[in-house]
Amino acid sequence: MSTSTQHQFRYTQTPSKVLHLRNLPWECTDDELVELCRPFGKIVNTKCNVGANRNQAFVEFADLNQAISMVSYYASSSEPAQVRGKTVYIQYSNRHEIVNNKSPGDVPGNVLLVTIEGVEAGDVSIDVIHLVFSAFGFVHKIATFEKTAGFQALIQYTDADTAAAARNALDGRSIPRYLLPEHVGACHLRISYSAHRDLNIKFQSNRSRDYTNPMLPVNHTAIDGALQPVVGPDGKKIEPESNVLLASIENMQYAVTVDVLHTVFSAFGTVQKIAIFEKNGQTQALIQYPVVTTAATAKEALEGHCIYDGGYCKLHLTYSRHTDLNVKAFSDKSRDYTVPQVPAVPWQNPQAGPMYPGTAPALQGQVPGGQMLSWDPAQQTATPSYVSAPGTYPSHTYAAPPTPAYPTAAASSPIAQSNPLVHNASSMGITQPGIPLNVNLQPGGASPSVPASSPLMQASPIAGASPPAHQPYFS
DNA sequence: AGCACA
Repeated sequence: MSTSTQHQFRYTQTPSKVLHLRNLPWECTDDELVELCRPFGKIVNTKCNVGANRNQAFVEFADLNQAISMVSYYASSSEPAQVRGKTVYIQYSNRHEIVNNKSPGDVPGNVLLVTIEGVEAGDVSIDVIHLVFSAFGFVHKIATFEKTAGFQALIQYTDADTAAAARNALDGRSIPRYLLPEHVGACHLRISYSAHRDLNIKFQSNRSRDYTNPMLPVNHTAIDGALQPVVGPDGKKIEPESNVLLASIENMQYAVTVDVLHTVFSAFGTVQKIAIFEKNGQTQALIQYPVVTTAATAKEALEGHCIYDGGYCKLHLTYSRHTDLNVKAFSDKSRDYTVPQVPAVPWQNPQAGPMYPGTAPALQGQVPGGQMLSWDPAQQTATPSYVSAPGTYPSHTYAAPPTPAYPTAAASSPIAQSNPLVHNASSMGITQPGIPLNVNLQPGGASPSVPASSPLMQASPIAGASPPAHQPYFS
């Protein structure tokens, strides 16, 4: 026969219902493979992206004759098999079935396994996850957990098609920044399929939800018992309040010292303790108030605002799981204002050295690094205009200004007494000439809520008064 | 352009 003589090579391999395809375009998809092969029969399995160049694949037909028909067709066809315009070479595979074709995560199902990279469990609330994945269909259930792979979530949809749509759209994408805490960087979603069909959600908790059963009991122990092991806004409303705030400081172009924080947070009540520390390369601070309500007021008022103009040192506030900080009474990273302290004795930072003039109030006077907080009461009282920005910050967002009740030196602190916040609840700005200290009114930083003509902006020490004062800290 | 270990 002419065919046997002309195409002997085609019969050097025993036919198999598994075909080996090569010279595929890079990272050819299952769909493209199926599209090419489906005309010849039912495809029961595929394996893409095989080989060093990931340009080979296997296709397994349900029936041997289907594979034969495909090989035969392209053996005599004037048009070669093509994917994306690239000629694909087809042979019988030397195996007769595709074994272990897919990792379990590649087997489609109605439940997605989502790995949220680059975040801690507390950074992405279950509500945010629900919001993101609800775009593709009704989310039945969500379970989140932490494994070695990181923070993961199981998302249950009605069917595999919905799950696939969500996977195709979101795999490799990121949760929008505006849904995440400020301190979170890039956060990529890695999505595969779970082998689960129906998640067994026992409680509505900060870690799991069953949206098909709103009556499911809320597991408070899961929240309270864990005492909120996470630092981020975990489930927004679910986050238990605390008298201790956790502040993440973003875009810290200028030093944020204990004193600076004390000034800012004292506007809402007595600050008992402060601790500054680094976590994941980010400066964070814990600020302890006597009571939850004060912390809540401060959190509400300061969240998203910047200590300095220009989007510098933006505060992101959550409730800490701590209720009573154990900090050194005096260090450059912590302060305990509840222990009796003698204002007359200047505190000297051994690291920064005694570089402040004697005119500085003892407790507030020094900032490590040499920056001075030189209080001038006359200036304070003479500069109320720029700290008042009516309308930009509703006064009703916090309660009646608390009276600072410092047990010791703080009671006479010029900050507390002259703090415009204490007297004028419409503003949170605290600006000192020469002192990089005003909480501007730009939640989110990017969208200015303060008009350019805002007196606050004009009065910003960054904007004009004394920019060099900040330079020693960095760069 | 020539066979897979997820």
